[in-house]
Amino acid sequence: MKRGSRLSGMLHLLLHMAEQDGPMTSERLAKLMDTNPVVIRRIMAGLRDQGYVRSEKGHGGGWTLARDLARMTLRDIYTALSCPSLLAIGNRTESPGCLVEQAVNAALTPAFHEVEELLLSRLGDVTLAMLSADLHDRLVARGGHQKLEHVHASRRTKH
Amino acid sequence: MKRGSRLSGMLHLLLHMAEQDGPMTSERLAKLMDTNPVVIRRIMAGLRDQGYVRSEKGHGGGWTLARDLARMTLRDIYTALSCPSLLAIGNRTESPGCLVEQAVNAALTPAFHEVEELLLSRLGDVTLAMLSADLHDRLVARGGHQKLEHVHASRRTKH
DNA sequence: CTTCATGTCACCTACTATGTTACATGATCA
DNA sequence: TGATCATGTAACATAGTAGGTGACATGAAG
Repeated sequence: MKRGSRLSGMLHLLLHMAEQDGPMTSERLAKLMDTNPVVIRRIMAGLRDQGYVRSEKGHGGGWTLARDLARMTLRDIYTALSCPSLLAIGNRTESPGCLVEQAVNAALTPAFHEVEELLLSRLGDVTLAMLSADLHDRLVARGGHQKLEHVHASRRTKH
Repeated sequence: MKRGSRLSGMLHLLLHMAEQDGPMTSERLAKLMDTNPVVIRRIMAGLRDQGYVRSEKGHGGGWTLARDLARMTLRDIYTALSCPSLLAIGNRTESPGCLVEQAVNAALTPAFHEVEELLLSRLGDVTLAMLSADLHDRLVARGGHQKLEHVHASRRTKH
């Protein structure tokens, strides 16, 4: 999984967890993301520290949601993932001695901030409960009552 | 130079070029950015193709601005650099079969688009002429009539 | 015709995110 | 109590990629 799609991927996992009764193991989650269980644990650790999910060891263990979907926004999740920056571009130097570069930064920095704020704000407007509702609409629209289990073709077959 | 600071770095170079009479060689530009001349040529090539700068070979050759600063916006430069995306985050999959992922994408995609549009719009509002004016204000404010030549300490000394 | 500059290819290097292995810890169940 | 299953985590391996470097061709100016 590429770095930039952590938020997207994590939301994906959380919604799958919401559709399910018991805990989900790192292994099952890893298959959904086509990656390794250890990677899942690494990423989920951040969410657990923030109280969004819970993990349990031993038989019947795994990951469960620890908070109501209506009380989790996309922004919460993004923040818990602690990704460095929302923007792919930035200033070359933060405190340049060169006046030219100072002028460049002065033009760019406010725009960057404004844009980051907007995106965070948009993410803050959406709860996981809304996503879940949308998901159920889609399930109905598709007409089927299929379980979600088999929609993920496992692309990587490790011999 | 990190990938994300291409725009910032290029603006820096263009303003330095604007402050100067004749052409600037790739070597001089490279020193400003603390990098290699070949890297400069690679990056400048895009701008040349769009008609923003001109390059000349031979004695007295180098790079010159090919368009009035008032007719170059930061957006123009960004576009000419053809960086992949403005945002550091994105959807995990663009056309997912999984309904869960479709719901996630449906929530994220419009926000991403809106934010990208905002940033591009902000960049489009600023011309290099404005940056240059700001630079000259800063030069005056600093009181000195120093040339810009020596503000860049060359950090890398290749013995 | 020598020098200086770009144009470009090919390759090397460094960095970093991710994947993987290994082993410890703890919970559950027989 | 011991086997099993799960997470926790450290340590290492791998891969992908941006950037740096060297070499050489092209062309302009003196």
